[in-house]
Amino acid sequence: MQHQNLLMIISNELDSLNKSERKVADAIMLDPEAATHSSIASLAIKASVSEPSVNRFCKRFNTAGFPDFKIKLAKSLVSGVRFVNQNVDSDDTVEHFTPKIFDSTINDLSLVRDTIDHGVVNEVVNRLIDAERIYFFGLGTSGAVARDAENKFFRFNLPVSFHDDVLMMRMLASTGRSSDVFFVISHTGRTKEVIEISEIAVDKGSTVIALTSPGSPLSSICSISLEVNVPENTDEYMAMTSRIAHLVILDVLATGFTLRQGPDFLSHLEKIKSSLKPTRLSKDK
Amino acid sequence: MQHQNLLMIISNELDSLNKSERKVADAIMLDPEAATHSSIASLAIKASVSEPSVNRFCKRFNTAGFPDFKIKLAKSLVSGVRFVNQNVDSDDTVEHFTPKIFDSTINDLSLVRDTIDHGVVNEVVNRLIDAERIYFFGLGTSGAVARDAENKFFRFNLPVSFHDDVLMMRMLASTGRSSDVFFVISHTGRTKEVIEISEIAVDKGSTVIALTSPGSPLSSICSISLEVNVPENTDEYMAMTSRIAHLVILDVLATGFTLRQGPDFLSHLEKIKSSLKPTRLSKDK
DNA sequence: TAATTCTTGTAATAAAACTACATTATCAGG
DNA sequence: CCTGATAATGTAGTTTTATTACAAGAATTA
Repeated sequence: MQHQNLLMIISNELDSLNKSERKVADAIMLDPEAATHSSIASLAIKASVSEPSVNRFCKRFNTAGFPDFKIKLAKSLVSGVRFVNQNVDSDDTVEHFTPKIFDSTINDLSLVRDTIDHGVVNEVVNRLIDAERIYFFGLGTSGAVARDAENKFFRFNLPVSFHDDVLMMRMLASTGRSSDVFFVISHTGRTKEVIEISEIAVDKGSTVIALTSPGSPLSSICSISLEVNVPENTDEYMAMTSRIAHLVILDVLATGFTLRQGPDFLSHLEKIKSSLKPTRLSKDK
Repeated sequence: MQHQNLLMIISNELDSLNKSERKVADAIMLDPEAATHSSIASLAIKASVSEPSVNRFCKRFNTAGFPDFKIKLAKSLVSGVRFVNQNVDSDDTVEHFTPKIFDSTINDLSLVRDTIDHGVVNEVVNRLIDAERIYFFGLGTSGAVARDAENKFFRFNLPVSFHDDVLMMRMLASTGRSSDVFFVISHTGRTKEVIEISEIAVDKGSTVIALTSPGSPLSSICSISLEVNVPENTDEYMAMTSRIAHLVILDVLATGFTLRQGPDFLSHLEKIKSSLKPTRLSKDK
């Protein structure tokens, strides 16, 4: 994690600084944003120290020099403002909370992007390609994700369905064949029904792929687990962003699927696309 | 547009640049991180232009000069948004296309964040609060979005339903009352059935809110239109990201709704949350 | 094709950052 | 409470970096 915030590091080590270093630190803390725009000379004056003291201060914090320090400081300001203090407040207006919600979603997506296991993704794509049938299972919010997945994978010339009814799921799981893939989506990975149904499918010899949180019960019992690391939501106003991450991962899987089929597969996709044309008003109307 | 990402601005204005400016842009885009660490001289060499050309490039993008440019560039790199000129190639492996898909989604989300009309969002929240009933309509992919919306708004102690069956939609629209809100989701805003149904609802005096693309037929006939600006997808391998933006906007609307209800409403949400507890395995298991 | 405007580079200047070294402060042991 | 050692800080000079003014060249238009 190279993303440790420089401003935090400085404030943590405040006590272990000597006099002039401390003066520099204070001057920066007073207005970090201004510090990123000032020269070493002006900051030295502001802190009442010499220029080399500022320079030494920078090097003390593992930066190449003052310019590099400013860049890292600037970066830490962005993450500080955007991600650390990004909870929705009860007196926020639309102008305030709208970017907060977008930013928090974006933040979670980039986290998932950086932590997802490519090996597992690859393996899941392989299993999907080998599948003779794919069932997408999900309840509640994950039901909407499963539905979206059905819509996406349906285009692939493959028997695909989604289910959000636990009785249907149970029946399908118990009559599953080894060539069937059950793709189970669950944010928590702790919903009892879903776990039980997945166990049944595994017992019957079907492939069960889970899209869920790391270390969950569901994750441990299925054939392959695509673990998605989205931080728990502490803010009651904030929405659940894991479902968005799940959707993007399904996009990734669909892309992997398409690529593996080779270029002639694209014409099939084009056919499906154009089948919808008559339902739409033309562009120039 | 206060926090439009510098890197995005550059990539948007790529076409309007002259030759040497373009060379500089390309050199930066190739490795923005490296650009933040290089001197004006080394970047000039990398771009095969003179140093003043680099300087002029910086000023063109409303920065004080090269150092200021580097700071702003560094900031734009942090926000989780990466520059994505990268379409999925047919010979991409999982390692390649996974971040591409995430980045392109993130990119689109930040575009929507910066272009969404807060006034309209506010007005939509008002209408939703005044509603006695809310119907979410959507077909295909937007059906999954509508389903997610139902799940979210259901928690608000309000008669809410989602529909993806055009006959049901038609019947509901024609029996709609003025206190009913029809929330119609459509990526294209050109699906004939959806437009017809919306027209019926408008004629009956109901409020019709559309979540769709700017300037579409649907947008022009409904009561209020939440226009979402997501660039058209030219890459056949790339997924449709508008639905993700739609989901986030529904999160925004739900948040606005919750905030407007005041703090005592949170206990109601807590009640719903805890009602699901018995369906889950406990954490320590 | 000549005049105009827009681009781009050269060279000089200014600004900023860094380094070596000198000075001053701090502190431990006598 | 000295005195020598060590650490902290500053001065001044050097190097690097960025900017500016201006001129040459390319593109454009009448």
